[in-house]
Amino acid sequence: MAYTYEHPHPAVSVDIVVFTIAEGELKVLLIRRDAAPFEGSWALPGGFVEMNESLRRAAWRELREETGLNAAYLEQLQAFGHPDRDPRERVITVAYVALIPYERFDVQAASDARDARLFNLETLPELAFDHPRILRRACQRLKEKLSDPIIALQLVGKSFTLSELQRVHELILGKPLDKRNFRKKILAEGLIEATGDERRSGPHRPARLYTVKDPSDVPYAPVIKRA
Amino acid sequence: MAYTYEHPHPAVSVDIVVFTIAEGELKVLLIRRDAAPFEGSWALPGGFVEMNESLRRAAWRELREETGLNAAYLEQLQAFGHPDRDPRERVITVAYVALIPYERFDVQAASDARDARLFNLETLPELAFDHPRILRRACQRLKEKLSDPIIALQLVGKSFTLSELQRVHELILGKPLDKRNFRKKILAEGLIEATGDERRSGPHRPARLYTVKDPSDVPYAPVIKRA
DNA sequence: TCTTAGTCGTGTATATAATACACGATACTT
DNA sequence: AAGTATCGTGTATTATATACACGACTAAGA
Repeated sequence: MAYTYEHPHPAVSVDIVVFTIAEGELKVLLIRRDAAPFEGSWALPGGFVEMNESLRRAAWRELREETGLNAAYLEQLQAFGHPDRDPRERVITVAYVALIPYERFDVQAASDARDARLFNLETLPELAFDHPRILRRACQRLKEKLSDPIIALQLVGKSFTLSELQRVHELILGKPLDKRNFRKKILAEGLIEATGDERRSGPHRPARLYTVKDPSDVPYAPVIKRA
Repeated sequence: MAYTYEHPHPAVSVDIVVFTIAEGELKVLLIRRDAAPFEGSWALPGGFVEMNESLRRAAWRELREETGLNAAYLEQLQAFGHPDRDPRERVITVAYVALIPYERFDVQAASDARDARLFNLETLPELAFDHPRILRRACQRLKEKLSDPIIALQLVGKSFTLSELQRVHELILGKPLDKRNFRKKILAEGLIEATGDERRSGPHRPARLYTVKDPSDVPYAPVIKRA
């Protein structure tokens, strides 16, 4: 089937920068391309927008199809449209940032679809297209938005220690934070509370567990309306 | 001439939200549509992206073509792509925000191309497409970015009084600011300096004029590379 | 059972930034 | 000379951000 237009139309795709915290590091999800161009190299998950779906929904669908992941937090980053960013034809892509806590990171489903892997930001492979640029912007945006407390909460599990949460902030900012000041600020926000349980993880005093007070503040389920 | 693709492609357009300060008010530039759909109603200036130009350049070109204006400050807002936002066909639009000081606002050129007018944000006409939504987001973004001092500086002339600059902030924020605190903060930023001249405008003490210290901080000329 | 190692949890003092607030100075008009 | 309208200025208070150290608690091993 062929589609004909009076004027030339670019193709429109979405690409998703998926961040998660694994092995105590901030990681990004990449998939290995199984077709030209850039066959065999790594790329952000993504694909073409279908004609009857919104951009956001396309991002959500592509992420699910390519990796099996269900993104609760999915925010538009920006559109990238340099004329030669794809060697095949003119492709304008709308980039999204997704945040997924590692405990909801179903690697089974991810590896099922394609060769998908989490990469440390310091040891990235060669990336296809202008994906290095998109990824840099995504990291920048993540930093800028960190003042919104729900960002970091999206990257920890349902219950977490304050040290874990602090580590998330430190990884995103790329610098260490003071423990007492961090706790003072986070607790002053009033979004989280101690569960009463503790986590023990070594030859030292156990850490108190915290959780989000009002789950509607930090949705863990995707908020996507049916098309 | 017809263009054929194997898969359906959406059209891609750019729309520009042009802000300026005129008559002591924050205004947005709209043009009257001279063709269907929404013929006769008002809309954001914009048009389709050509195949060999970047999104940013398309925004710059369309603004120039439709209004004769040369945007120095032109920032991508976000992409809007709901499937039914255009009744003709699927059109994904990338919205930009432009800031143009009124002294560079060449109304001659603007009215030349089409019926173009500045509107107060409180007295808007009916807008075409999803332009009300785009405009709301643009206002929101403008507020968020106001902490960057160059935003307000883009909306005053080459030389300006501190009261003028304060008024720009007040219009964007929609609330009055304290004069002394405002001056303290602005001058602490170190971006502007008194020219030595004064502006006299009524039966009262004249105001000192200020100007940007380093013009490269606040470019008044468009920074667009040739394609 | 005692020592050791390692993270957990906590408070105070200081510096910086944001806010609240009032009045004399100056130019023009009448 | 009096009236009026904006211009320009400083201090006190509050809130926020930063700097900084040590006892509490658990597990492991001697």
